[in-house]
Amino acid sequence: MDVFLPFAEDDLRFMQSFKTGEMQAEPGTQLFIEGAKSAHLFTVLSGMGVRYKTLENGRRQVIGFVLPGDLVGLQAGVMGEMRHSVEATTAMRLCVFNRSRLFELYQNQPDRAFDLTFLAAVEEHFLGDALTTVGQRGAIEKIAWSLHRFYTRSQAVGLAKGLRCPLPYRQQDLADALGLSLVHTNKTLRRLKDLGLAEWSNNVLQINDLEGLAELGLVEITEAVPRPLI
Amino acid sequence: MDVFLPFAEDDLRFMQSFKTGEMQAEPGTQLFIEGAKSAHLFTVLSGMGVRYKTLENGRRQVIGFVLPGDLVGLQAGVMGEMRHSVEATTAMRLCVFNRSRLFELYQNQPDRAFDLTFLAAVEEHFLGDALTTVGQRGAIEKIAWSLHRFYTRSQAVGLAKGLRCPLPYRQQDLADALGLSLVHTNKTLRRLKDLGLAEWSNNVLQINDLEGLAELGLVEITEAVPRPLI
DNA sequence: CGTTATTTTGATTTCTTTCAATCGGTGTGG
DNA sequence: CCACACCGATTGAAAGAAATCAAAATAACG
Repeated sequence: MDVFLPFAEDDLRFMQSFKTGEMQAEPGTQLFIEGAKSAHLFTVLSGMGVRYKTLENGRRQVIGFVLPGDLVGLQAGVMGEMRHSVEATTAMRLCVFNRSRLFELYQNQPDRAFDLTFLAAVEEHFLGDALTTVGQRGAIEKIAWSLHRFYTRSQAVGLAKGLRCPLPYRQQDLADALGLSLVHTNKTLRRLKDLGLAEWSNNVLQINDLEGLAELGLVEITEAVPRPLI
Repeated sequence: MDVFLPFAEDDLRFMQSFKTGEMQAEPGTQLFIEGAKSAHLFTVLSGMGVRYKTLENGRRQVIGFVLPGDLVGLQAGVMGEMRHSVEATTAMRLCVFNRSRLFELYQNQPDRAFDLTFLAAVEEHFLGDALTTVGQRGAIEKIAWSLHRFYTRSQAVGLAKGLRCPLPYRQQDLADALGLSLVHTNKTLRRLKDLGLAEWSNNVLQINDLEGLAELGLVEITEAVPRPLI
């Protein structure tokens, strides 16, 4: 299911020149590798992925899940290189932009430039939320929070159908995102299912009690963050 | 100890008009309150603070420590409101900017605007690191990592004297930053001291073995991030 | 259908938190 | 100068949460 991006008419010509092309990524493809320089940034048209960091001791922290509409690689765009990796979980279709043109954009499209900063700020906000969850919530709260959040995001980009949305990750991915062990994640997931709150199988997340999930996950009542413009 | 900001000659006039004034904040002052709108952004000239989020259940996650040279409030600047609070820990001297002028800056100073995005990206990178630490490292690694990082940052802004630097926080603040209990933080700090790695008392951090600290904290060998330009 | 990857369980160990006090400074008022 | 209140640091003991270990059950796949 594709997402259509709200380009303003005026910007279309410039953006099209900024856009280098489209790209297809198969599952498992490394879009970015931590520490590597990259000449491109991407906007996700369809498919899903993960951002993550790897530690010297082999452990992995999933920084976030990548959904359609997301911009990936801004860090590489402005800092020269990525400080985390990004991998395609499912097949993905990407809109490719040229890093070298980024500064042009700042000179010719101040409002687009502003949008980029905005996106970075939103990303920062999301990371703050994640940090808070990982740092301060217990296992069941973490899982509840993450499922609630994922469903809400899916809904925002039109991927949810009723109370169901695709969730094409492995439990290990969720565990690595929340700082839990696989086993404990599994058991907690089961507990959530037994409580009649949510159920995840066959890459599909089924919400049974959104209210209860939000309550358990101590989800903040946050008005929807405006959609990214690029 | 003040930090001098590297304004380019050319930009001086504009930046000065952008700058609204200076401000003094006493310890305990709330610079920003989560969810509140704000008309200003600040650059820290001197003093230290904390960024944090508060949960419904009363727990607190410290998102980061604010040092001289830092820009705070960018989120409010571009998103309209802050998603976390910022509090002065010591007395602080701040350079105040006007939020309403922010968009002007994007139109007249593309390179300054780029710097802002850059800063946001750096912030995102730091948060990713913190998330990784909180999610994947054990207590002693967390503490080692955080002390190492704090010392390194202090050094970068010229606050360190030899192997010592000011660390005017409470153990509770560190605990809340790392997702540990106060008690455990205390015990772990002691362990670190017994290992001859680092010692923290009277608001001063004394590093005894930077190497060992880095090793234990699994600190990545990351080249210094270029200093912010604003 | 055999092989591999992911999910699920149970038992056990390790790490953290919680609870309950004590200790040490600091500031105040007498 | 001392009694008293207060706050942060420190300890010990006990309870609790999550990780690790080991293995079985399922699902996915060529």
